[in-house]
Amino acid sequence: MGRQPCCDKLGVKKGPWTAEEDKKLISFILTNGQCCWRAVPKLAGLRRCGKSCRLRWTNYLRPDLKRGLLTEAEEQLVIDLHARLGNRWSKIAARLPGRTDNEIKNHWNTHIKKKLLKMGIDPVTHEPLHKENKATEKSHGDHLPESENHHVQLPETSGSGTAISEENSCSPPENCSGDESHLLDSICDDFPLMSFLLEDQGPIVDAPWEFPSAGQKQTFDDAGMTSWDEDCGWLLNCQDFGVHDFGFDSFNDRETNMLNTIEIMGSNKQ
DNA sequence: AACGAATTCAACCGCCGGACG
DNA sequence: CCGTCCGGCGGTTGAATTCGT
Repeated sequence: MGRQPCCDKLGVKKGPWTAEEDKKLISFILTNGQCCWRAVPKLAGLRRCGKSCRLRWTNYLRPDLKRGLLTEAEEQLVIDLHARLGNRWSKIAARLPGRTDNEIKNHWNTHIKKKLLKMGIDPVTHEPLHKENKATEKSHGDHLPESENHHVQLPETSGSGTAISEENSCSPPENCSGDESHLLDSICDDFPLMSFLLEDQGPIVDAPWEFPSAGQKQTFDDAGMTSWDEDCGWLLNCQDFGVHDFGFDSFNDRETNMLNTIEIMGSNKQ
């Protein structure tokens, strides 16, 4: 009858990932690359659903992820893109290097939505709220494909005069024009990850790993771990594998520098 | 200091669409 | 053309954390 579950529910673990699981997943992907997520749990020795593995990797473990809150420029870009694309978070995320759709979605729901409401802007339609009230349920209830009723409201920044289509919405930043490319430039200039790292706020792979940042040494022993060096070895080895080996062909010099920085940090931690 | 409320965000769920036999 | 499989997406949930009283 119903659709088969994506994976055998029996014996499949759910909930937060442990450092040990992360480690297994990372070392598997670094060794074998991203392929056939369904088979990953079995091959990596994880009692997880393949979907869960993919999600964990793309949303949290990928070495090219930025951490921390979105910058002002990024936030502005998200608002702009949302106005034209609607809740197509993956499309929006594709325009924000190092950010995931989940992260942007969460940020939208927790921060940007409120911000816009405070400013008197409807976060759904991007119209002023009082105007929205006049139109009442016209746009609510079943608000049309978002891109259709959004792009007309905003000044076109893409030059073409048409909304971003599915097909071209994933284009790399270089293809952006006008304000967007400007915004992306400023995002790149900001490069929050670097400042994040340099501020000594701990490693890029934070929380679940429970690395011993200053004053938090206890968790490692508890988890049966050994040291920063040992557990971050995988990350430091990224360059040994070569980013192309695990699907980060889009790495550019900046990201390579990032990995170098991580390596330096790794050695500094010793 | 203690408690409840509010907020945040990692993770899950179910659906959709493309690829493939 | 049809059915199945799989990856990806967007919406939602709930545990953990923060904030206010």
